[in-house]
Amino acid sequence: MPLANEKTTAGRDDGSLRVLNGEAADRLAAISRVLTVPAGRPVMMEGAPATELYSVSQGIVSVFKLMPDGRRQITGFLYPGSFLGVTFNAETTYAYSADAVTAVTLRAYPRRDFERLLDEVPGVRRAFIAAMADELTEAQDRMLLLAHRSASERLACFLLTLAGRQAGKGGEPVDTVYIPMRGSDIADYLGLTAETVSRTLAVFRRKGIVHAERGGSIGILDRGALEALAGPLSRHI
Amino acid sequence: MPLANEKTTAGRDDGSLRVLNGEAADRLAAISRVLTVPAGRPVMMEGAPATELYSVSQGIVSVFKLMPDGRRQITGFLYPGSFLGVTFNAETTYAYSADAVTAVTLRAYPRRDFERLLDEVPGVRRAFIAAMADELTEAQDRMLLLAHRSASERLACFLLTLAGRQAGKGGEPVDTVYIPMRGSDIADYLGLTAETVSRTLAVFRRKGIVHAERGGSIGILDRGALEALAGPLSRHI
DNA sequence: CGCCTGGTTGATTTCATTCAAAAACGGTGG
DNA sequence: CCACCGTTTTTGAATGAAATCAACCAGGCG
Repeated sequence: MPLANEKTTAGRDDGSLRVLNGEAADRLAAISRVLTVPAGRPVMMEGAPATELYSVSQGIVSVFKLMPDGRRQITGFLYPGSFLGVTFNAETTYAYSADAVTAVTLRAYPRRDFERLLDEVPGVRRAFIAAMADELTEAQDRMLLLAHRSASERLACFLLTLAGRQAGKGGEPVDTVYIPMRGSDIADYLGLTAETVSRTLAVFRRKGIVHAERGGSIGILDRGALEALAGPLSRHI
Repeated sequence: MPLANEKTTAGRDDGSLRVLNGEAADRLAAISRVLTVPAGRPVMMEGAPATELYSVSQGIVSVFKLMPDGRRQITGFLYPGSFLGVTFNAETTYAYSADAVTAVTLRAYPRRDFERLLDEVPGVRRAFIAAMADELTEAQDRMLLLAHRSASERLACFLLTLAGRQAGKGGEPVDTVYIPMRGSDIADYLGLTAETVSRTLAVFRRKGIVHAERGGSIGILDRGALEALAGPLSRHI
C-alpha cells in the first residue's frame, strides 16, 4: 500500500468513495487526476476559482476558515472517502482552505465533468449525496460540541471520535490512537487554545486515563472514564 | 398570500425550492403532501423513523439537537426553500428534531418517491444538491461563530444575518428586523444563555444601536456599529 | 385577580484565555 | 555524535467573559 502515485484504475477499496459499485468507480477514475501533497502543505485556498473538486484517497486533510484577524477554525479533518471543494450554486470559488495534515493522496475531478457524472451515473450520485449528508450531520454534531461543552468534554469526545474512526476497519475498538495533527490544530478544531489542549491532556494523563506514546500516538488506558468525560452525547461523531 | 393550506399545484414561487423549473416543481408537487404546523409545535423528532422528508414553504422552523442533560443546540433556523429531515445513508431515523417557530407550511415528500425523483429529474437533483451545499457552507460559518466569538459578536452577526435574509426580496437592506423566536431560542442557537442574550441586547439598546419595537421586531438604528461589532467576518451568513 | 411564562437585572463563581517563560523535540550541519 | 537552532509543548499566574444562581418585573390568559 504505497503512498506514491497510484494508477487511475484504482478500484472500490482505494477509499476514493465509501460505497461504490464498479461502474461508478470506473467512470470517476476516468475523469480524475491523482495528486499527492506532502504533510503540512496547502491543498486548496479559500477564494480560489473552484475549477475542480477532490476526494481524499489516503491521508488526512484539514479544512479550515481564516478570519481576517488571524484566528482559524478547522471545520473538519477529512479522512479517505470525503469530498473537498464542493461548490455548486453560482459560487465559482472555494468557500474554505485545506491543508494536508499527513502526506495525502487526492483525486481531482474537473467540476464540469463531475457534474455530468452526477447526472449520468446513479451510483456516483448516491455516494455523493450520502457523503454530503454525512458531512452535514457531522457538522451539526460539532456545533453542539462547540457551543455547549467544556474543554475536557471536547477533548474526550475528540479522542473517542478518532479512536472510533480508526476502529472502523477491524471492528473492535482500538486502544492506541494515532494523532498526526499538532496541538494547535486540535485547538483550532475544538475551539480552544493550544495551551488549554495541552493542560487538559495533562490532566487526563495525571488521572491515568490516557498515556502519551511515542510518535504522536496516545494510548487510551481507561475508555470508560473517557466516555464519562465526553459526557452526555448521544452519539460520538 | 394566505397562510392556510394551499393547493398541490403551487408553482415555482411558493418557496418550496429556490430555483426550480416547471417540470421539477410539478413532479415534486405531485408526490408531496402539504401540511401546516402551528407556532411552537413539533415538526419532527430525533430518532423517529425517517419515512419522509420536508421542505419549508412558509414560516420558520428551528432544527435542534437535545442532550440527555437537557441542554439544547439549535443548529439552524430554516426559512422557505430549505430541506428538512434529509437522511440518506443507511440511517432510517431523523438525526435531529425540529419545531415550528412561527406557523409553518411544509411539503412532505415520501422518502422513496423523492429518491426516485432525484434519479429521474435533473432539476430536482440540482436544486437539492445546491440546497445541501448551501446548508453545509452555512454550518461551517456557524462553527466559526460558535467557536471563536464573543457574545456581542454573535448577537450582532445574528441580527445582521436576519436583516440580510429579510432584505432578500427587495434588495435594499431593511432597518427593521422581525424576530419571531424567543430569547431562549436565540441563546440556544448562538451557544449562549438567555440571560446573556438579554444583557447583550440591553447593551446594544443603551448604545443606541438598536431599538426594541412592538411585536417582536427590533429596529436597527446604527448598522455600521452593528457591523463593526459583528467583527472581522468575511461574509455574513 | 392571580397565575404562569418569558424577559430583565444583579451578585458571584467558574473556566478558559491571555501573557509569559521554560522545557522538550526534531532537524541540520559541523 | 553532538551542539545549535527554530518550533512546539508544557507549566504558571493573572485576567476576563460568560455561566450560574437568584430575585424581580411585565404581559397574556384562564
